[in-house]
Amino acid sequence: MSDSGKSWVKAEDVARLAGVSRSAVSRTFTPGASVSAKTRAKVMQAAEQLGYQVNIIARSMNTGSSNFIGIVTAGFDNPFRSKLLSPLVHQLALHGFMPLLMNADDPEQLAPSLKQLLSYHVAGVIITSGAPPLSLAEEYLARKIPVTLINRHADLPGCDRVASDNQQGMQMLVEYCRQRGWQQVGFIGEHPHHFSTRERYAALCSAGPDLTIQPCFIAGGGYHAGRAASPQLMHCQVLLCATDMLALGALDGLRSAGNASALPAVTGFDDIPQASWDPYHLTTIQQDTDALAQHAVDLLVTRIADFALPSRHRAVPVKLIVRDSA
Amino acid sequence: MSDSGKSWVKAEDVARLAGVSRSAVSRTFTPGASVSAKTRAKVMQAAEQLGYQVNIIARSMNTGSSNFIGIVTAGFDNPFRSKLLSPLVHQLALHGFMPLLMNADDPEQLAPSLKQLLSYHVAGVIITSGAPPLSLAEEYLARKIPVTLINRHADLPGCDRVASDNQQGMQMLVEYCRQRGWQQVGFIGEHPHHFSTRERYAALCSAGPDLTIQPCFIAGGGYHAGRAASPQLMHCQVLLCATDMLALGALDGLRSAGNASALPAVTGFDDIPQASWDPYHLTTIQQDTDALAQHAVDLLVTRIADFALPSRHRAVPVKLIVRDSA
DNA sequence: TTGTACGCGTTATCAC
DNA sequence: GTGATAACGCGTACAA
Repeated sequence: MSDSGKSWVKAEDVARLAGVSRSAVSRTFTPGASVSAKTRAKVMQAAEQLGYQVNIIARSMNTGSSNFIGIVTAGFDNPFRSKLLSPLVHQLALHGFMPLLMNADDPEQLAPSLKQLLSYHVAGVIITSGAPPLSLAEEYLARKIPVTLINRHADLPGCDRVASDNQQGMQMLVEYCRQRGWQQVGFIGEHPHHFSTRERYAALCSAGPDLTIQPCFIAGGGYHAGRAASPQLMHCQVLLCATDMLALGALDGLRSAGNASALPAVTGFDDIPQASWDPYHLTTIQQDTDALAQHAVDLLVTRIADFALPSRHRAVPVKLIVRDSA
Repeated sequence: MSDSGKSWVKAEDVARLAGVSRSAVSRTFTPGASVSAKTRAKVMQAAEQLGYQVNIIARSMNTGSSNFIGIVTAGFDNPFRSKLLSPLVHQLALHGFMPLLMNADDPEQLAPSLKQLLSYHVAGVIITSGAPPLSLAEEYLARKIPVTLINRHADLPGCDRVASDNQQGMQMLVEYCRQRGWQQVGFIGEHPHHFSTRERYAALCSAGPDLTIQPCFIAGGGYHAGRAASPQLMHCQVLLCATDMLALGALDGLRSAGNASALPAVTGFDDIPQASWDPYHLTTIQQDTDALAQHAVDLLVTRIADFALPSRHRAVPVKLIVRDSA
């Protein structure tokens, strides 16, 4: 890609300056190597002086492994996913991995992009997007590249996943509804093939068999979807929304359509920053993004060490955040 | 990092199956090479059959260049920055570059992280964060690694930058204020050393010398900062905020502190998705994130081709979005 | 512990 | 147009 650039400091340069062999330099920068303290000191000083950095590209090539991790995600406009990105990158860095970012927004371009990821010999892949076809994950698994899914379902052997405990979250909400004496509940979700929607709806149904549940599935899953959906459920006592974005839209939809005195209560799921803003004060279920990220990376790291591990699933506990919206 | 894995399909395998030499395979996958149509066909078919992908790591090592681009950013919780990430990744992909994501949230860990980026022999770096010290950019430039800044100031020779036209945006707002007959204007910004705050404030001052401007700088720059700041400017006719996040908080701060009948108008800057939500309907200046990303990548690509280029700066036009908040 | 020699997968160079 | 061969920078057996 680039041309000129040139003149990187290499191990040989350091070796010459330090008066040692090139392998001594290599060993100094290899975690589990045996170098005398004296040699190491000489090398380190020379390296410092020259500003030497190990060329990870070259290292990767001869070890046959890389420390690249593909992060494939979609919809950075979704605050929850953005929120997840930070701890994910942080955790990966802690383990010495470098994230390669793949945007899955454009389904057309997704397949070739994921293929391309193979060119980089990624050590693993984290999929955090709701939509992309799972068949692509199989492609990685077939090549023994570990795949970890976040808030996503999969039956693929050798594929790990971590998700917030939707069951627990919905149970908390149902319990809360019972305390308030609400029986007529509406549910707003994205298309049922969407993982979080499907799982949360199922959890709601199983947790509240005594409730009258009216579901409403609406395409898009964002603020505007929620806003358009809620007026249809005006008669409910409470609206349980699959995500905060839907819930915030739902609140605004209700306000614009009904008279303020008798609006349904509204709850969300995620606890994005906007949920706590004045106009909303959304009662919601908080996902622990730090824990999600930590588990995701841990699952990935352990499977990189041993690909033959059985599929694992971890459910991350959630927390009920009671605010004014319900 | 990983161990077992192994068994990648390499050029030699393809060559053997296709009955040609390794070089033929290499040429087939090298854009500007000369291969006969017949050979190319044989190679392509064999490659397809084996699922061969060029090993970019090895290619990078040989050519001495990489197609990695470091994206260093901070605060994914800022919707504007998240919004910028999508087109950025997209544009890079269009040029065959792979983004390495660096989180600059933790200033302690930033320096070592950026150093580490050198290990990957990145072809260039895009800095989109407001805060990180510019001295780090110098480190890259010293090694002839192109650096492009987005919405950030810099005097470094050889460093390109692209930014929304803050001057134009503020002029539009001032003009709008004049039409409305507002003379008492408040300004809410982050700390003055923050680029967008400083530049937008300066633009405001120079565009509206006839106005009475009362600035208020408040740490943090998010929703809560704006919310805390606005009540102090209750007496103004309009509050010009340096960012949408500040503006949304400011609106809520005003509402909670004053009587609804006589609140100042409020404007923002960015046009994040939340600005159009019902409770806000924020009048704001829209940044063209697609254009910002496109220019940033273009600047980077051209400088990668020729590092000796003079420093360039591009201002991206903005657009006034009039809603109800002003 | 240290240095030498070789291989990782690819592209560039050079004969053919 | 095609095929051998030499790099690219580094890790690591192997011998010293």
